[in-house]
Amino acid sequence: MPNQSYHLDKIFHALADPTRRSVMERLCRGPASVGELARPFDMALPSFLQHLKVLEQSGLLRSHKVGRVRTCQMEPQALEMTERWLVEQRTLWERRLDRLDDYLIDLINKEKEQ
Amino acid sequence: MPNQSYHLDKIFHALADPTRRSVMERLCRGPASVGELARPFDMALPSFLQHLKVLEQSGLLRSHKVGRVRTCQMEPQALEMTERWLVEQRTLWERRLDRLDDYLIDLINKEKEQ
DNA sequence: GCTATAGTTAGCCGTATGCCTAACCAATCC
DNA sequence: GGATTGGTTAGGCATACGGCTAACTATAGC
Repeated sequence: MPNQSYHLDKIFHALADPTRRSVMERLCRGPASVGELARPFDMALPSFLQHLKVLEQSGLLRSHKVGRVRTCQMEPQALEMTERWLVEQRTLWERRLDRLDDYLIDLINKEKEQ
Repeated sequence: MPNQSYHLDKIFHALADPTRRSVMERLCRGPASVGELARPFDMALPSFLQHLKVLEQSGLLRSHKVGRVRTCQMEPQALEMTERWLVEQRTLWERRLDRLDDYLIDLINKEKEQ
């Protein structure tokens, strides 16, 4: 059931690991092969591959294989969705603070009237 | 070692669960007690408490106890940090696309000159 | 065709996660 | 002060996660 929430689960989970975030940061600078991506990390290739799989299943990364080399690239749309959620939460919160503000101002004004 | 990256680990991990995101969504509408937060979920209280602990350790949630009731509220600053990371990634990506654009335009212009 | 290169699959292992129940404080309420 | 309410701790259990090695497949290069 790939609904919205499930998708966010995957994306946030994917980003909750420094190796995977690092890969995404690298991919911002352009596509790269698996080996190229793996090089900076002190980790066996199969372990690293699993990280790539997590990223790919979250939709943050796309890849295609040509010959024997698989090239990966970022899928920025997935980031956008996540960003939207975060911004929405913060906005709701701020709106609430505004309402609280209004409420308090109202209260103070009523105090004055008495 | 609570460095920047470690912090992001915690926050993204905290948000990678629908129950915890739901709690945050609720908290956008204002503070609430543990019991109040737990009510919508079909889950034993101790299980739910663990989710709250994860949120609190990530810095997304603050709480204080008065008498026997613990009140929780959102800490929007933690969200901001996460948002910054996401926006930065996307921005870098877009900047890259722009550079690629420039490069291609350049290439086309040189083609024309020949 | 043989060898080196780039990735992949299978399977193991310890720790973390997410759920539960049962038992336990500690304020309130009557 | 005894019962109720709101939350907490302890401990158990199944599954997921993140790492590893070893063995394998498939392309590229000579």
